Amino acid sequence: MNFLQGLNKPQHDAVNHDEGPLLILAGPGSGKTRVITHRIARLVSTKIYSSQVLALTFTNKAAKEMLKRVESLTNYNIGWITTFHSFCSRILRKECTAIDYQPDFTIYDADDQKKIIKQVLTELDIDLSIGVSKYQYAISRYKNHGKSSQEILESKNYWDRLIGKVYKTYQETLHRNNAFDFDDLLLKTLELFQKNEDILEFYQNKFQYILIDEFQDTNEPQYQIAKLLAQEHQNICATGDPDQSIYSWRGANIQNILNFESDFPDAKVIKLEQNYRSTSTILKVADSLISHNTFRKAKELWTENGEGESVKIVRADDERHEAEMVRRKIQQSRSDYSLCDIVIFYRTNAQSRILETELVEANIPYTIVGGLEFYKRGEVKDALAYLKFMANPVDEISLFRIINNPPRGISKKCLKCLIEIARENDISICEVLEAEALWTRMTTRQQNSLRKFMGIVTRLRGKMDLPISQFIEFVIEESGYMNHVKKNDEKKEEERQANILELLISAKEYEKIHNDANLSNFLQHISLLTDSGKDTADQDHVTLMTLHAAKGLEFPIVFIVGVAEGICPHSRSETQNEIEEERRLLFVGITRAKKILTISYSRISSRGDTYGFRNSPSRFLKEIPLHLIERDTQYD
DNA sequence: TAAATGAACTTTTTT
DNA sequence: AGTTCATTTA
Repeated sequence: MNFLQGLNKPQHDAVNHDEGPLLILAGPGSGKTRVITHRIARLVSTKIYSSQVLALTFTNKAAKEMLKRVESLTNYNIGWITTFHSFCSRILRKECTAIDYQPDFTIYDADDQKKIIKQVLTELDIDLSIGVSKYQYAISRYKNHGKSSQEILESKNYWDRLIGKVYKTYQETLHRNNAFDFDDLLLKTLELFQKNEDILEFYQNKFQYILIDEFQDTNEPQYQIAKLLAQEHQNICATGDPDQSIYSWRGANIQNILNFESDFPDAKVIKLEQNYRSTSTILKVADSLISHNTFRKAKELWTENGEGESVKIVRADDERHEAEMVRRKIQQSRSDYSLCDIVIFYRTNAQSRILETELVEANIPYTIVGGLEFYKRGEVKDALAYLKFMANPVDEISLFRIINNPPRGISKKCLKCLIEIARENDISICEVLEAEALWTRMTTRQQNSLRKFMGIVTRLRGKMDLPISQFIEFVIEESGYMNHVKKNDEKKEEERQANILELLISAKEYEKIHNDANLSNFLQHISLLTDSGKDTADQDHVTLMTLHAAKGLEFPIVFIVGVAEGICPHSRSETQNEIEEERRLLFVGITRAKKILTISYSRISSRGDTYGFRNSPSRFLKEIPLHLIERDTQYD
């Protein structure tokens, strides 16, 4: 098969580029994914083994899409097309003993993170009235910039030193729990490579070609990892668009893409500027908006596509009407388009609710990408906590979650006592639980309760070599958790049971797809998953998502709702840089549209607790030339 | 000790 | 506004 067929000149050059660093600056809709997938396909079918190529993306969705497309081009099984985080997780799973972790580590999410920080603050006797999340946020920020606690501790500023102290203890706690948080996955992988030359060399040799998507969104640790891996052979291909940089709040550094040429002096730079996606009207709207950004490399965006319809701007009376307007327009377009062609974007997850209600009432099926997820539901987390504790017995967060759930008469006092004994003997809580001889200071009642719990643990451990789905079934029955859920017979009971059942189903799915399915792998998979888990692709549906989730996608019909001051740009954006990022965000949203774009806002909204909050249109709307748009005032 | 009620808290965006 | 947290009550 010829992978160069049907490509324009720059696309052709990019796919055909052989050795050495390559930077692809790709405007929206310029066929970037096509170029990357064809390039990978060309490499694996002519030059290298499919295991020698590493393609890194930021979202699971992007990875999945890329994988699908490459595999349909080549029939090769490409093992290393993944997100940065899951790549790191896989490396750590293999190599983490070199940095003193155990391969069955747990990955902590934001909730777990918060619990630990709270624990740490109490331990260090620090006032937590200013909010645990302030610390959480600050620590994550430092991590995203690749700063260690040591560096922060040396800071001149008192607050920073305080953070440094918390940060340090927090890391120690994670280590004791044999756990990583999301940021650690990157940082510890980097540390691993930096400290172990042999391991680094192995992977440098293994991955002959490295491709990184959305390069403008790499943060410091990610950039360092990529640089280290590519150092030897220099076959690094970065793709991205500075105008679509929307993750600076999590440490993404736009400089990484701007500095690429100086970091890799021999880099070839290819610009993809022809847009194949949108009508020329939509593209012009996008272009006139983004040209208001001052910190920016000018770029030519053009298309041969026709003008199409003008862009609609709708002012609705309130959010209810706005949702109604969207619903009506969806119903109108049903004759020409299927629901899958339609997407609704919003700035914040909270905005989805009112749209959902409207769609439910109108009987229009929809799916939400991201948002409040399945795996964050309490009962699912409980069930997973049992599994995590089984896989990683020093995971105290999971242990605390399950030890008295369902209630087994293990009180807080008893837990405190356990922790004390563990710390005094410098062993894990699990080890205390396993050594009854250490329980001397407990009451008989407490001892009995603990014994009962350990009985369950032993029985569960006996079944650990069952296939995961059967093991999960056994765990939720044997632990009494399922009974507990059943007993709480409220309205929620059914839903909870259904959720647990759903978890079972996803385990079965996982077994089917992966032949190396074991408990740790499954848990890792789940922890890094962000999209809702189940595929509802079989049904025709409208899609809802945040603007952040929109990147890399395209839809014939796009709605962007809530484009008002305070929402987009968001009220928390103050500096010029932040405003420009908000503008890029809207730019990303607009450029997803192929045919029809409707941007809307409402004059009155019910933000927070005050209904009747007055909105004015987003300043960005004034930046769009009038002749490209059509105002629709019928919903006033 | 476990359920029930009342208080407090919240970050916009993601892995 | 909706959940999580702490305190009270049975």
